[in-house]
Amino acid sequence: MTTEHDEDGGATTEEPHHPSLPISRIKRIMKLDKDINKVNSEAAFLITCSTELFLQFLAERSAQVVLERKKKTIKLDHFRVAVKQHQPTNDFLLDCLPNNSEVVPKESRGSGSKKDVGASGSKKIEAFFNKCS
Amino acid sequence: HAAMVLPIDVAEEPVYVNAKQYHGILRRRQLRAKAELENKVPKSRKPYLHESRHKHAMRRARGCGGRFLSAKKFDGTAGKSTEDAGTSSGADVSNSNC
Amino acid sequence: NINNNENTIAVEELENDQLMPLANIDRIMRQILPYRTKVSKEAKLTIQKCVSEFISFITSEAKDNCTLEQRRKINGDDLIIAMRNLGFIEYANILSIYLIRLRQDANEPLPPPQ
DNA sequence: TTCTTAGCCAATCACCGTCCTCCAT
DNA sequence: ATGGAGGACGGTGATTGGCTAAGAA
Repeated sequence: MTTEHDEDGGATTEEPHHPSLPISRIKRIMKLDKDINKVNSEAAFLITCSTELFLQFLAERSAQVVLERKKKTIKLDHFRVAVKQHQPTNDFLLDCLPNNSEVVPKESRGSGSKKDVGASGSKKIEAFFNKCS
Repeated sequence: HAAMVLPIDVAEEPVYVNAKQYHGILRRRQLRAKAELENKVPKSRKPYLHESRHKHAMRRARGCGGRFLSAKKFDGTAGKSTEDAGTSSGADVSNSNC
Repeated sequence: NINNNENTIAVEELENDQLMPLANIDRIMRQILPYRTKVSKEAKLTIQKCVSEFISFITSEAKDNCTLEQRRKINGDDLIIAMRNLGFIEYANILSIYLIRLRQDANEPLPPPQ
């Protein structure tokens, strides 16, 4: 259900390979948070690995969506749909993925879409916050 | 396993999120809000990151398809006038010669 | 406006350090994507930001477990626990394997030739 | 159909990894 | 003692744009 995220049928991920992402920059991103004091080299390595896994996951799911749509180019909307299908990913990316384009010239108003089901364990938040970037 | 509702998300409607992530999401929002107050949030993206690399790309030799070309293959400063016919990177865009 | 140009320029320079290189992201995704599947520029840039958010989000949660155990240094276990707590169980499992292998290799620094 | 755009190529140079010292744990 | 932050250094791959096929519309 929520966490499906297959790795492919065989055995791939086992041996720590050399990361394709720069560890130093990931560490720098971690330390943007001033509450973060020290980071283990293990931790830096593992976060780098998980970031790669995360990217692979996004690619895989986006590929599914773009396939269903019979398109060959992954557009932002395809990516959004892909993210929506995996709750843990969708939740923490809420502020990075506004529902659609930011400015809607149309004066569409209230009667709208309600499609997101309350999953079997969700919390409600109310406030007014800025989105990512 | 409890449903949690985030403060009004980006539009108006309350949004339900995984209870496990609830606090983390709120904390991240706080962090981003603070970063915004400190003017640490980039708002627009530059067309390119580095002036030096931009200049480099602009002065590089290009094939007729606009692709970057191997520098020495197309060295125009040689005394020999007749350029070698066999610049044998077989894949030109569609026309073999430009 | 309160901001002058110097602050704005400083922010733009910082933006580079807060994101992973696009070429790396592109390469990793293309290894997964089917042949001849393309990715739009807009999608790439968005994914790039989402990656940074992922890192910050996980790290923030890892810090919780760190504080809980009265430590100031984030280690591998903190990250794995954070993954579990946030619902990324698959990542946690894989990272556990990595961590084990990592510590095994640490005890065996010199396997090599001869 | 028309129009938008992502991939393609490889040389420089900013940055990553590795080494070192110093100090907090 | 251990091991991570900070800095200096050398090697190297990310950055980069013009043209056009590919594909969105």
